[in-house]
Amino acid sequence: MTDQTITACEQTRARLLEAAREVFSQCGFQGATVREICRRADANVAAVNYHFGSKDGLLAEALNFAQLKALQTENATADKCPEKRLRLFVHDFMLMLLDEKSASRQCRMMARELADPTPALDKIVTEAIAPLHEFLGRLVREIVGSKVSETECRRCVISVLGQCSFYYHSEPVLQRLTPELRYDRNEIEAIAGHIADFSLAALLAKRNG
Amino acid sequence: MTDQTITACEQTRARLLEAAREVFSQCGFQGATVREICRRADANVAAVNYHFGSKDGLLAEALNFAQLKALQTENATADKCPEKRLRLFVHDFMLMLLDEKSASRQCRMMARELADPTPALDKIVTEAIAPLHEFLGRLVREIVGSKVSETECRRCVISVLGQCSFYYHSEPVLQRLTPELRYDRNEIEAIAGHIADFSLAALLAKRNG
Amino acid sequence: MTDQTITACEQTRARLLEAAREVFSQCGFQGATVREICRRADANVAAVNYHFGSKDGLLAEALNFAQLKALQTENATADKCPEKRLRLFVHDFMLMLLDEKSASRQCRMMARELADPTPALDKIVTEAIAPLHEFLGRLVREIVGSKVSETECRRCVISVLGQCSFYYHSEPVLQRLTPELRYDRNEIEAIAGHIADFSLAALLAKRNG
Amino acid sequence: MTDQTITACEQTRARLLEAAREVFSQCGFQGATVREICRRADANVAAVNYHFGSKDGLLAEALNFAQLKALQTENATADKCPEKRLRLFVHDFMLMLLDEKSASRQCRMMARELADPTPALDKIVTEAIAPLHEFLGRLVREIVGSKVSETECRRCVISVLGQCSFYYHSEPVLQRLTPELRYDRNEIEAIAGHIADFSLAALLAKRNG
DNA sequence: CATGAATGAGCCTTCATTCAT
DNA sequence: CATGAATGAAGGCTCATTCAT
Repeated sequence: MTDQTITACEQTRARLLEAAREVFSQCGFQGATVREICRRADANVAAVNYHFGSKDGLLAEALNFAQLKALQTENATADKCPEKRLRLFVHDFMLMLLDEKSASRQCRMMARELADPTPALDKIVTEAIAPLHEFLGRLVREIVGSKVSETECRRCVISVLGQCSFYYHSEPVLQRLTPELRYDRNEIEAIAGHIADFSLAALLAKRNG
Repeated sequence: MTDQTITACEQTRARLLEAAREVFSQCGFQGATVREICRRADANVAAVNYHFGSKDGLLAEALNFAQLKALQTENATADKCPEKRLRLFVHDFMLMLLDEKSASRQCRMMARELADPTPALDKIVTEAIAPLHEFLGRLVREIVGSKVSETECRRCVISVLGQCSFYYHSEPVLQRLTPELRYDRNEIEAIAGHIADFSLAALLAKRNG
Repeated sequence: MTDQTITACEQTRARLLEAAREVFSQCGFQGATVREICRRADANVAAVNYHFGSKDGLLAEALNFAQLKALQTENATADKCPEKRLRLFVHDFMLMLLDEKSASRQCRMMARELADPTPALDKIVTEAIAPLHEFLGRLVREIVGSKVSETECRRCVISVLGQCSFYYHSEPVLQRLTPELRYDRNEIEAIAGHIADFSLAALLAKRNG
Repeated sequence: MTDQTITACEQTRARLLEAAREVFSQCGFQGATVREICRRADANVAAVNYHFGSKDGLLAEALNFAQLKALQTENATADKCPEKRLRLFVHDFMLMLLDEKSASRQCRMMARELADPTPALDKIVTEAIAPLHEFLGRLVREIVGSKVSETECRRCVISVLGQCSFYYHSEPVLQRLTPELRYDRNEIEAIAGHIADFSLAALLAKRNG
């Protein structure tokens, strides 16, 4: 019975977290309502405060960077040249960001929240974004060589991430500009290919320049 | 007397618009409250509805694409090669987006709203973003030549804009990553230089590839 | 110039009164807004308060029982038997209440306000309704003769007025019950005929009973 | 514990409904404020929205036609001649409308709202008024026989209801005309008797005419 | 332990009215 | 004298949160 209770309780927690990821990533933190999250999780209105203390607490717990980290680890251990690894990273990152079928809407929240800083931003930056920038910084460094300054290297990282995230956070705009746009797997991979080509051309020019 | 009245009224309107641009660009449309806007404009709570009909109406009026359009016009009529005009565009665009002293925090709202679509988004897209993409599309076409497909051309435009807007809408994140970052004129111009270099290298590679 | 000013001023007053009668009779006192009245009168928002002190004051002035009084006077001096005069009264009264083309939406306000007592109700009762009841009381008395008690006579008056006003103040309900219902002149006269028949049959029964 | 909770909740609901009936019937739908209703029900301002979704929803729930329907059912199954059943109907209907002690101020709202159509009007008409008209239509038909047209039959129903409802919705006016008027049980029954006499005389005349 | 009920602050908006000109 | 601008109280409603059970 105790086990059952705990299980039920933990199931509720899990459903709340899943629902929170859904709603936060669709509506943003401000736009999301505790009621909607609880409704989708089939839980009581008070459940969020009961389990996570507050809406903020729920966000902090809901953030889950597992897939993003896995992506980096896989990439770092891939037995490939840096150029191909950048291409792979962009591919995986874009799939994570844009693919509706991706198991991890989880990280999309991340991008969604950037425009609307919340108390959770520090956590996001420390746990996910800073390591991501560092990871990409190392990868870029491998590509451009040692002649390029650290500052410039950082800016290259931003150039890559800027291209990627634009497709995610400007989706409503891009949909209006090209109404036939659909982020199916083919389209996502084509976009990723473009970003990789575009970025690698620029990075190689830097190395050679 | 009449003149004075008109002036007073228009001053209130102007104060409301200025306050609205401030608050909208800081908090987004949802996060902004009419009360806060009126407080900053030193106006009554009802002033917004009196002058603009609604919060939506205020946003619609607050959006002012004059500077963005001027930037494009100047650029299109500049007697320069396309590469230099792209460089000029990025420079002007980044100054508009990032320079605190820029007379137009106005357009910054634009980017701010993209993450949180409102009824005003259609207006923004139609009046400002679509023309901007078309303008950049022509410029990119001039650079890459006729061998590159239209789709790829559009993606190049997005690559340029993605890099630019990332600095604006991810400002809170970037500040946390590099706390010493200040968007003074030198920094902005250095960033713009990087984006132009990065993008031109990629575009020229496309032309030659 | 003074004359002109006075004229303009009085024209505005007149337009306001006319608009007020329109709006009050359509929306009731509470539902009517000063702004809408001023809009229809093509006058300033402040005009109502300027000319009539307040919304209440406007209602008090807008009430105009001229047509209702004229109707009674005409009726009283008609050279007809009481039965025909009752029939005539019902006919004229229903036209006044229901005919859209009637020059006097004016009095319709009266009925409209009865459900929603305002400070103006005393005026309405004293100036219009009490005289109307007295007038009808005399007419009914002529028909039923002297055997019927005064109380019963008053109730007969109410029976007649109740039938008439129901068509006016329950119009939205009756429209829903019989959607094809239109208050054109033929329909109004048919209704008036029914009410007169119904009432006269009852009154004659009282006289003979 | 559960029972108590349910009871507490239902008590709040009941208090809100009771207060709503009071305030709606005194002030009309527009004039009534959620705050006043909650104040009288000793509940929070948000209670109405919590329990009924909106002010409209509260009205929809507050309307309770049980007594009105019971009245018709009783009447239809009474083992009496149509004339006596009409007399009985008028008697019961007037008691329902006018008796302060009647458990159902509930239905009085009905008449009150008719002058000020709201989204709830459709519900009122469909659920209460249309059946009432049909019921009375059948009763009138039994009295007048088959020679009278359907249209005329409907007008007779309106004549009866018009007389009845006038006493309710013109109460403020009638009070001013005859200040000594009190709707005690005797008075109500006398009025009902008058209306029944008046109407039956007219209906019998139609049958014989 | 978990919940449905209740809370009150705050949202945008509407309104009759006032005031400076 | 007449007006457009401005006012502030109040409206219905939403929300994250708390509380009694």
